[in-house]
Amino acid sequence: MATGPTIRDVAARAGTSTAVVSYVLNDGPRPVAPATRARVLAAVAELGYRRNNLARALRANRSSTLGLVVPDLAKPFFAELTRAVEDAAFTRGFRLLVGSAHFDAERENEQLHALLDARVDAVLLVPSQEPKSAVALLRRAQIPHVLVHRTHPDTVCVAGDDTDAGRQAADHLLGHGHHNIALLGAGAGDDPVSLRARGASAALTDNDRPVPQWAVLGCPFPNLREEAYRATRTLLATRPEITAICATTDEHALGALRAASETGRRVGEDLALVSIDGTELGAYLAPALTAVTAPFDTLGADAVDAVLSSSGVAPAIRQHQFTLTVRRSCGCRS
Amino acid sequence: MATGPTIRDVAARAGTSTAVVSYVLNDGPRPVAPATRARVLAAVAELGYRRNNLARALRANRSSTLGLVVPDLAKPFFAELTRAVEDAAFTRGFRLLVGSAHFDAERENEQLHALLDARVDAVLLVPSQEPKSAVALLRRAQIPHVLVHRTHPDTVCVAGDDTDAGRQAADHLLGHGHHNIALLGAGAGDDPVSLRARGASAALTDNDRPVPQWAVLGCPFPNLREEAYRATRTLLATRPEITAICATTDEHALGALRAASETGRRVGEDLALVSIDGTELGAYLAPALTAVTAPFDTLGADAVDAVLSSSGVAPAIRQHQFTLTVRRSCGCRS
DNA sequence: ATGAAAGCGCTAACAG
DNA sequence: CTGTTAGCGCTTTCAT
Repeated sequence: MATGPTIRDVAARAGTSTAVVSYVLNDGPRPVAPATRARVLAAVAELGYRRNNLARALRANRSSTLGLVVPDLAKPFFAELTRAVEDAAFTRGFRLLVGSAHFDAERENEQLHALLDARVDAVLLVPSQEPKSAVALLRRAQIPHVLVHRTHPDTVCVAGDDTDAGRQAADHLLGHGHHNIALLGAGAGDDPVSLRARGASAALTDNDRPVPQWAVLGCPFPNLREEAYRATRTLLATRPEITAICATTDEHALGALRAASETGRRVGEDLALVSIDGTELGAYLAPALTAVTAPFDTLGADAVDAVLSSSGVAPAIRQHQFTLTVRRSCGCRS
Repeated sequence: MATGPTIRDVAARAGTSTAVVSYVLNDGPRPVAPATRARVLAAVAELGYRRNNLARALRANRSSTLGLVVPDLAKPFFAELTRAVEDAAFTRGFRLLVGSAHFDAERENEQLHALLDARVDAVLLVPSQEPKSAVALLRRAQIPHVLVHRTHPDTVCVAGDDTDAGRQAADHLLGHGHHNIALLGAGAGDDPVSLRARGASAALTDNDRPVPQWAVLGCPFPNLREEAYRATRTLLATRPEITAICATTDEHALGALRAASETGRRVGEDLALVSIDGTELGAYLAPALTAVTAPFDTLGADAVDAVLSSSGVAPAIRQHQFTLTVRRSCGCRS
């Protein structure tokens, strides 16, 4: 790969010094006479000069590159989040280095180290597991970072209001008059699925419709679809009184949809389904999925903004609201 | 961000020179005495030294970073391809910079320039449009590159055998005894959709089942799902003799599935559907999608391998085979 | 087998 | 307002 013209070549052609060229290129930190600036710009154009960002990064100790690690780049939720982050980064003049952790703590750790070694300016992490050790690593490295989607008390986090999302989902089902609602997803932790499940549970209980224990279905990561499918098959076979399902993620909903279809239940007709996530996928399922939708773009943008201004910011959860997207699976006839 | 210990610190602590430390760290290019090596390694461990890859990259003129630009990071097909590429890159010790082009030529161009400016070692491009100008740009920049998924005669390309994929899809439908098969997706270009459509068309014609012109539905990018949905609605309403649909991508299939569902046709029962792509999504649709599946991992791995060994390699299409994944939408009762 | 030193391309302090 | 110059941290020649 030919290295191309350097700032030196530009300076020579413009009959000035490298310092001035640098000032022009960066609009500072020193002023440059209009005439000189014009000559520099002309030289840049004529030579087709492009700055070597590696050198710039080394010198300035900032690379204009952000790092993002997600559990799985191909899962719709993370894919949409990644797109949002990339978009926000690009808009702000940053590049994005991505890594997939395969839902594996060890791999996540390696990805994080790869990013640190690459000297990214900041890292955004969508944790695959309980993020304690990852947060410790990031703190030790003294690198600006944010947790996205999943939180931890020791650092800055950008997340949806998962508890409220759970409530919204349950409330919608309640509004349809359902009495026997099952919950797909469960947990006692502070991960999104647990939070959503507890939020939904609370809404149900508040309305005198507490979910019996057998109707709360835990589905371990990362095989959400498959687990949800199995759980729903069993549920539908053993508990015919269930008329509605609240899925804590679109992945769960996908599994439930398949189970319902295979057992002859018509979702949107004799079985209501509301999901949480709201990935693009939902709009084209049959029936189209009613979902409590995460603000992907807002999450991505806020995560980038947070991490770029996070010099010494105190740990906090920057929380964003979900919005209900009504489609067909809940039984609404729009 | 504290910069941490440098190679100089390590050298000092090990009582040797920076050159030797470098030799140890890189296993070459010069040999180092076992005792010295041990001292260096000890110093590295004690100081928690981590090499500054920015400096290394500047000096060595290679960044161990690959760049990937795709039309849309969040679309399942590209998301799975991205995961495969990231995986292959990671395995080979490379980092991955990604960019989403939003199916826009201008944005694709900017993303490409961003990668060049970042001094990536090579770029992998999944073109959003006819790649002529992108290829020209890459050639001019003299940077190793591959086109993935879509081809161009002037450069190295890694792609599936789309024509054959079209044939496979059509053949499977033919095997089910269908006479009136519609084709979702069309085109005269050498993009995957056109190739698949023509492959399917050819298979049908070869078997004396040529598709009437009205049964070939063009669906312009990037709104494949929506376009396919509309086209299928119309088709189903006006041509009841159609008993099978061959979708050229899973996106098309998603739209068709929804249209079928809304008009009361039961896919897998009174309407057969075969798709091409085979994203993970298909397994959990209702009914599960029979699809001619792209070898995502192979494509990703081969693309990375190709671009890493592409010093002076002649333009060529490295073609990979699709495999049929039989599920329910075609009417098979497994 | 090892050390000293040059320099990758850039930015910014220092000196006019 | 502009030129000269010292490095950023690393790899690698050139000496020993």
